[in-house]
Amino acid sequence: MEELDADFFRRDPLTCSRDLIGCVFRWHGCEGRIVETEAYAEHGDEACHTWNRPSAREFIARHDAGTAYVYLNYGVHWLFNVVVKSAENSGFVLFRALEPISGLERMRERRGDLPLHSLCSGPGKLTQALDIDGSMHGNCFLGAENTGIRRDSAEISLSIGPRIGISRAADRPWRFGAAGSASLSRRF
DNA sequence: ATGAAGATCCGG
DNA sequence: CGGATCTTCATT
Repeated sequence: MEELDADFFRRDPLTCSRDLIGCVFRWHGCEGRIVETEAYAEHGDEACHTWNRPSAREFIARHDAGTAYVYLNYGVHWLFNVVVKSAENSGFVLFRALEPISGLERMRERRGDLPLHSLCSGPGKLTQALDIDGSMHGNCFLGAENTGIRRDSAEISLSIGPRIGISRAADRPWRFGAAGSASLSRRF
């Protein structure tokens, strides 16, 4: 199927987040279908890091669309985002959940001997399962030998709802998911 | 220097 | 429901 390139991420954060649902993310021998994402907008979004972090604005300015933005949350969990850049609005897509497809053994080595749908059903869980950490921050991972994202023909019906775990701008329906997937971080 | 808040997860 | 544990930023 079709491999995503940087142009895919040269659209607004909502469009990118929505269109990623159903795509397949591959990372060093592991693959998972993207079943949950959230959009964060550089401008006008109080929940986005750019709202109160100069370093986040700087990061967008200095990196191309499609670059990985990885940071540690609560001093515990790495969260994986992709930079989005467009004329309307730039920002990030947060990867919140995957449905594991291959590399399950490696995921279980890192996550423990868990059921399939518990391996990547949350933003911190999926980075642990794939062994993603801060060393990937700033990487262009699209279309590489061991990493990338491809479209897939699987039919997905979309769920949309408010973002999770934030206090500001919590009402915006900027969370996207594959309806009914057992690998969601939470039900819609 | 110091403190507070934060896009989470797990166990009790 | 609370604690773990660290980065970023603002304030002293």
